[in-house]
Amino acid sequence: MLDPAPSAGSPTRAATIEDVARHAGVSRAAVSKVIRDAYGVSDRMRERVTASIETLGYRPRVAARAMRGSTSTIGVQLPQVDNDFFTRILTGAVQSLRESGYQLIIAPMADPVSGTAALESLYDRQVDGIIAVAPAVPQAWLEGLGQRVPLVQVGQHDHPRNYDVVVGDDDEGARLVMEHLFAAGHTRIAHVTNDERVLVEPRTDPHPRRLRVYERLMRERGLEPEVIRIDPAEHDARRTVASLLDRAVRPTALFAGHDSLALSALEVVANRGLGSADFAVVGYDDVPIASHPLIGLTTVDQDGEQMGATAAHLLLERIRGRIEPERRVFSPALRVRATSSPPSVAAR
Amino acid sequence: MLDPAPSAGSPTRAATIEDVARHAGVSRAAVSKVIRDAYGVSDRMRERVTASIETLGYRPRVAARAMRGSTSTIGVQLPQVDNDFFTRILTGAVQSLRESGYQLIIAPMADPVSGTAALESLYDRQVDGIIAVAPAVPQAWLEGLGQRVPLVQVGQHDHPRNYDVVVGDDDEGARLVMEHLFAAGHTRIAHVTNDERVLVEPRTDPHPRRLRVYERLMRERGLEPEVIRIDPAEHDARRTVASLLDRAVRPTALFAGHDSLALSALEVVANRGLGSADFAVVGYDDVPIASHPLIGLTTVDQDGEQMGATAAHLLLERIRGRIEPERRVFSPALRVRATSSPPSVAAR
DNA sequence: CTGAAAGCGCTAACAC
DNA sequence: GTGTTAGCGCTTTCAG
Repeated sequence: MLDPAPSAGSPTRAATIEDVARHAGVSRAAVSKVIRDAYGVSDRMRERVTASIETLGYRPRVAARAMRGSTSTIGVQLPQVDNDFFTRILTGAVQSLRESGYQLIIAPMADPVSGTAALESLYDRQVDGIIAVAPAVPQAWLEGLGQRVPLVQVGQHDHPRNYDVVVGDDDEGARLVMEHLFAAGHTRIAHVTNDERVLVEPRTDPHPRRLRVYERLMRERGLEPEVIRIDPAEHDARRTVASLLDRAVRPTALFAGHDSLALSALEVVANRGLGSADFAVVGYDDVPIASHPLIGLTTVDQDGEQMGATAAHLLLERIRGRIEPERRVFSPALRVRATSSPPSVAAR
Repeated sequence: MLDPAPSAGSPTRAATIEDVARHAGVSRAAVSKVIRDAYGVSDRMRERVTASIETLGYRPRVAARAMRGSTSTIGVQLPQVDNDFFTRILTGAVQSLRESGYQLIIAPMADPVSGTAALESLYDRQVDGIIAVAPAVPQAWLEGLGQRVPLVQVGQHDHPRNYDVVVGDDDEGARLVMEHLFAAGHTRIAHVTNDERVLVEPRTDPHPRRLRVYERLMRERGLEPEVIRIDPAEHDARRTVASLLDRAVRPTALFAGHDSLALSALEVVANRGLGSADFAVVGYDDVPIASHPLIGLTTVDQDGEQMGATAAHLLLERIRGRIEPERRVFSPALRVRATSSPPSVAAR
């Protein structure tokens, strides 16, 4: 496959199936059958053709194949490549597709805020199916896409008709966090979350859900919610968290909408020489570094790998013809670590 | 673009350029010109065609275009999606290509050890150019690929004829690390690195280079090198590092071949209740988490984003016709942080 | 079991 | 300015 040097020197245009056929002295159809392992080729012919393919360094063009049938490729749309939770999902999908015969290609969202471009690009490439991770597009638009190509959406609380959904139970996750903090004796608990203005579909996004559970549970205990919103574009949650610590009466705990925010918060806390007894921090997602003993971030494990693997699995079913939408809701698990101590007596 | 619902109900096969032409009452060529913004279309015609495209939800197939000319896409091959240094490179490339008119697709290596598959898959898709990040393939094979498609390789110390190279100065980086440790008074310094058996091209790989500098500088000072190799497949550097700490006479410092190994080492150290005065750790790459105050990993910054951006830039040049190979060597910078204290008197 | 030929959707000459 | 047409490389009937 793709031999070191073609006939060295000339800028030889790449070999086509025609070239192989001529070289092997057979018809194009015969070659096609050999490479697709189709029915009806004699052993002798297979050998000859294989040899010619080898010497000519022939590789079938995906584009030409796409014009007749399928591309044997699955596309994954990823909001950010440098987010370790999305990476967990991707890893699960990659592993699950390894033996499937499908090639995986990833289209990164160039613009993390609005994002039809990456999905359109996959569609235009005629991938056989698409896994959309936390897509920032209106649900109606996704329905349209799902009508045209097998589609699985990961991360949003949709109830779609034309695609499948893999999502974590964010209500449950948020509840686990809050009850853990309440049980530890915290009452002044703040919540940092994404700025709602940047959300395309606030109703299905996981972060507003976590927020709402937070607010409800606080109020149920007669406590005043304290919500801080971060504009993801500005990229620096630290200043905002810092301002929280400057308050006259500051919170004793922070429930961060995702681990990246939690890590930023820990940064501020550490830089001030404070510890978890002064200011507890709980995240969401359980990114790999959270379990590092130097970090020890208490957080909610969504099992991203399993979500990715499930998405891949559902997509294959859909490609094979399933039409009815499926929903898989993952139960989260709280990972209690060092950053969520009870408040110190002084802080309380 | 890609409207919510096509003519709802029927499983309408997607519109083609032919359909648009018919709907607008013009020729296929006219439509083609409009969508490519080509010369020679009247305003009135452009309007009509645009309207038809809109109502039919027409999108040009990349595959069909590929059969005539280019695909306007650039492919990136990534060894692992969950490696934060590769992610830095990718981020740089994504940003740099944002306005270029090229779509980016990423092919993850399914098999992290040997890896022609991802590159072949990109080639088969007729991408207009390829960025190969730390490819695990023989150099001769890459030369072959470079003869067929514009190619930039990131991370290996090649001296190629048919592609460009973007690489860090690993000799310099390793020297910075060692002199820093020597200056701090360390003499028993160990080195963890990847198992050489898994390397396809040990001569061009950065890790053996770092290793060799380590060995040379140790010997120059009359010190005995102590090298530990990790099989990346086994994925667990911790046990190996732990065994190092169990020695009767244990090292006071560890130079880790990359940050992931360094973080594993810090895990072991922390779990034993040891600190940097007992066992200093220095990494390589400066992954984002290294600068977190709770980690404070001393490491070598390779400026992955800049490397990725440069790779993208060189690739565009090559796509535009440059033939002579270019090499860009990046000077690394040591980021001194908390994990590299001098040895305590007791440990010394 | 093998070969000839039609056609997938698009672009680029070229003719009008 | 606009339309006609010849392929690009492949798969897939359909005859032989």
